[in-house]
Amino acid sequence: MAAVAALIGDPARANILTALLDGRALTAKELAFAARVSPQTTSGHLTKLTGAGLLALEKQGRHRYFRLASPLVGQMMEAVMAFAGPDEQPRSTWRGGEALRTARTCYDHIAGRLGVALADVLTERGHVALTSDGGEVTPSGHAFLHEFGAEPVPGKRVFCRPCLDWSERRPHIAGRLGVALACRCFELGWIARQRDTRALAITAAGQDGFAARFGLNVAEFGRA
Amino acid sequence: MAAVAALIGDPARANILTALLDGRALTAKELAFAARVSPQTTSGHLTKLTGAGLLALEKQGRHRYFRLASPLVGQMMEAVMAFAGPDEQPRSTWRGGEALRTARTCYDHIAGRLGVALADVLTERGHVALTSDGGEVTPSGHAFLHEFGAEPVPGKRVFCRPCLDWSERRPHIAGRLGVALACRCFELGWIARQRDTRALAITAAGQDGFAARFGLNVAEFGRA
DNA sequence: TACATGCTTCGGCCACGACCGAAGTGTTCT
DNA sequence: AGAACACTTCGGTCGTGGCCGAAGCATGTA
Repeated sequence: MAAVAALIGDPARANILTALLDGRALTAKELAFAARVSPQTTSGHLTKLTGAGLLALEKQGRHRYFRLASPLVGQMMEAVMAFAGPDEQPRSTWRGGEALRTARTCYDHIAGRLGVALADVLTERGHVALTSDGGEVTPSGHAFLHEFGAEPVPGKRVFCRPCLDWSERRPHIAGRLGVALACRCFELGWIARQRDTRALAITAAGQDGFAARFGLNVAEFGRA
Repeated sequence: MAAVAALIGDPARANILTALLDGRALTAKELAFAARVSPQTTSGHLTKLTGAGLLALEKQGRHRYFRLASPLVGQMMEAVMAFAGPDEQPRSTWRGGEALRTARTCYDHIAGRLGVALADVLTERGHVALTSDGGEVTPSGHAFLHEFGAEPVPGKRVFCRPCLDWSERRPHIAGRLGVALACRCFELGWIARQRDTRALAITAAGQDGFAARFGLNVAEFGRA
């Protein structure tokens, strides 16, 4: 336990893990950049992290791709962030923080102001009921999701789990429902991943779509 | 983030936090014993932990009681344990581990074999539906809980949250429902806290009670 | 074949921090 | 008042571990 926490406890390694938090696989070089240390040092860290089972490795040609070994790792990281907040990246007057707060991926679902706003709308309309402990989808919610095309994979009964947002300090929707919502939004081209950041771009189609279907004025998220 | 993880990452501090995981408040001396380091060293660790907001301090005469500052801290610890498992305590052929696996408190609810077994029974009987993401109580469950005297406090809608058990690797019941169940069991004298450990004692009344109301043969938990 | 690229291993430097003994402060008990 | 107790602060030692330069393997490309 202490050993794993100590691994996360090093700033360079914390940067590496944070960079992988959206579920993507990155090369050692990219991670060195994210960690802000030399490739040699990064290599050592990556060896330790994979050795401890935090990261999984996939070789591809002369590249080595690393990703989080399991969702458990992401949940662990988010739990720490929920208490501590993310590390400050002392870049030159870092504007990325603002973008991250607007919308970002949180392992496999949408977080940030957009994520929180979606949760709020769905709650207001009586589609889902969220509490600090869990959540459930109402019949009207099932109908809405079906029509929206974001039906979670069937099987077990509960679809969503609130995930405490470190920037907004309020829950957003994770779990199977969170995944389905995010997937559908990608599919519709409303949001798009960006290079080297977990921040999500909201497209023009997204501006219209979120307004029409969810009554959200996403332009507002940018300011504030 | 990294700073907080680094705090948990030291073995002595991890021991301290683990000792406080059941929600009790302990003195600096007791924590020094739990951490297996000298009182001087412990004092330093406690200063850091309280300074970072992980622990809360309450002075009482010449004693200083420390406890986890918020449930968020406990959740963070449990999330790390869910991935890493607890630290091995290299005591002389440590039998406490077995007791901990039988039944223990997990911040405010019941974990270990007893906790998992309770979750299983309630699921089998259709009283609750648990998934990896959340859970809910059925009408028959509400009736059963009412009759058992463990009605969760009213208000929000969802009562229970599955909490991954590091010893059993299966979920047990946390959340408001978990609290209510644990409280009722303490009230009935079925389980009792013990000194210097999170392990729970199952009383004779508990043996009968868990058998009569839940169909559990708790004697079995001891072996295996 | 020669060269570039991606990544790792080796070696040595350096700093941070965990640790305890001794001494100091404050509280309770008799 | 004096002793016992709970805890902290100070001072100094020591080990662990992060870091990078240089060199060493691979795997691609000209």
